[in-house]
Amino acid sequence: MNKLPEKTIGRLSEYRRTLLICLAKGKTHIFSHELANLHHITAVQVRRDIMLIGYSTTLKKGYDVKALIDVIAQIIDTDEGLNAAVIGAGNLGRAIITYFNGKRTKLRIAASFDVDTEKANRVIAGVKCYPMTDLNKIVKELNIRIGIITVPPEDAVSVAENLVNSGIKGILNYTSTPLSVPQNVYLEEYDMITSLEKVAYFVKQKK
Amino acid sequence: MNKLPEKTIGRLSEYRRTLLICLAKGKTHIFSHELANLHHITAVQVRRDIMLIGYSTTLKKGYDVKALIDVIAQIIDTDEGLNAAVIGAGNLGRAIITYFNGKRTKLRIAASFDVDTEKANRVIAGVKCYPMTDLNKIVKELNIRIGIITVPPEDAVSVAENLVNSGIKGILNYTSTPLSVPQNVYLEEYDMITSLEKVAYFVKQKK
DNA sequence: TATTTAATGTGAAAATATTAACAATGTTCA
DNA sequence: TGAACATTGTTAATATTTTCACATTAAATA
Ligand SMILES: NC(=O)c1ccc[n+]([C@@H]2O[C@H](COP(=O)([O-])OP(=O)(O)OC[C@H]3O[C@@H](n4cnc5c(N)ncnc54)[C@H](O)[C@@H]3O)[C@@H](O)[C@H]2O)c1
Ligand SMILES: NC(=O)c1ccc[n+]([C@@H]2O[C@H](COP(=O)([O-])OP(=O)(O)OC[C@H]3O[C@@H](n4cnc5c(N)ncnc54)[C@H](O)[C@@H]3O)[C@@H](O)[C@H]2O)c1
Repeated sequence: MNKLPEKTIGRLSEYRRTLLICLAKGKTHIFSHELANLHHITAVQVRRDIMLIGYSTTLKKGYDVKALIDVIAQIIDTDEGLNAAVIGAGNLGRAIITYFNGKRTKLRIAASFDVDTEKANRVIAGVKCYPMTDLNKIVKELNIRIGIITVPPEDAVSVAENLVNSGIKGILNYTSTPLSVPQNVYLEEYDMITSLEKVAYFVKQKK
Repeated sequence: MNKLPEKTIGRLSEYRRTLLICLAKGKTHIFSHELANLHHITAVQVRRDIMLIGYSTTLKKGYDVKALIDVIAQIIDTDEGLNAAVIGAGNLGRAIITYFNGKRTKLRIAASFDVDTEKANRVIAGVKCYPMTDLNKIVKELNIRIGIITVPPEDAVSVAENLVNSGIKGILNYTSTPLSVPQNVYLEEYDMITSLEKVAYFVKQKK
């Protein structure tokens, strides 16, 4: 199970989201083609992904929802769980904290940080916001491993440096500023404009 | 130029973002390896993408930033431009509107919609917010082609239906509810949790 | 000017990712 | 029960994406 394709990881996360919804609805089993339809991919793709993670069922009533969730958790989660922090408690930062809160048991947004003294030392969207000057201290105290950057674009580079120096191992960058980090830090970047432009391109093609 | 790989489209959008920053800084030419480094990919990849869109330069001083921006615009943009609307003017909706405003000339967030009567008929983040009951009328009036869904997850399905019925051709779904749309509508979905879980997985691997 | 250097463009190879095809086998129901 | 059916797991084929390797040529330099 050592070398899963990056794409598969992304899909596993998506499957789990769907499976958790099924679980909440009391659905105990799900067919590969059901999962496939919900994710707009083929059933073979789903079966292959599931094969890769080593889960299988002898049943012909589909996969056991609960069991599959557990196997995916084995892949993605760590036993102790991981703590993340949001840097920049503005509109987007708050939306992310609110959204995320309580969604996963092994992944927590444990703190936020902001330079704005109005925000620092308050609880924002249910999570304590610390002043940026406390970054190193709090990252160590709360064992924060992942930083989510939602500061203005011009501050992204310096914030990323601070995060790396504080010992963080993964960064999720939502600003439009491209970042660079050392080899031993994993970086993921997302820009809504790219998503929207993809939609625009395909809308144009369909016309 | 009819069949560009989907991946290339995403990268072209990203290149343009970087090129616009270069332009603003007064940088007139850029090497393939510079673009590559900024985007954490190889220079060959950049050259191949640029080859695919039919741009080339005889110069050995890199690509002409302005010219390349124009070629990418030819691919992604339409002459008249496209209008989008945000459905659900909450935290995320507002963050998106604020972020997007004025970033692109051919892609505009022309309206937002909300059921909350407090929000409807006000200007939120610089864009007028309409009541949901006006959806059909305004979509036609303002020629809105793309809908960005940022309502609570339980409302996503019905909102998507309304959007499709109103004649929209592309949907960008930010809720955690998987949607289904007719063939002639392009759907893009994004869930932050998946991004964060990818980071978590790779942080775990590196340990 | 002649030589060296460094950049692009691209065919071919390699690597990744997806899909087709089908054997194996529970499940359904006549 | 047993034939028909449906679903999984997986190998092989296909398709897509990325990278290699290098010919070509502008630019820099001696
Ligand atoms: N990727 C996307 O899809 C997307 C979408 C929307 C917004 N954005 C980007 O996300 C970022 C945040 O957007 P927003 O609308 O929340 O902005 P905002 O202005 O509401 O919030 C930014 C916050 O960062 C704080 N801040 C400023 N400098 C800081 C620093 N050096 N260290 C710590 N905190 C600092 C501010 O006090 C503020 O609270 C922006 O860069 C925006 O462009 C990205
Ligand atoms: N994909 C992601 O990365 C991501 C991140 C954060 C939040 N989210 C999701 O985005 C959505 C919005 O999050 P938020 O924090 O902005 O929530 P929010 O509660 O602040 O905003 C939701 C808005 O939608 C409005 N609304 C409710 N029902 C509606 C309907 N039927 N039609 C039109 N408008 C309606 C509400 O009045 C409110 O203004 C949620 O589904 C949330 O889970 C996704």
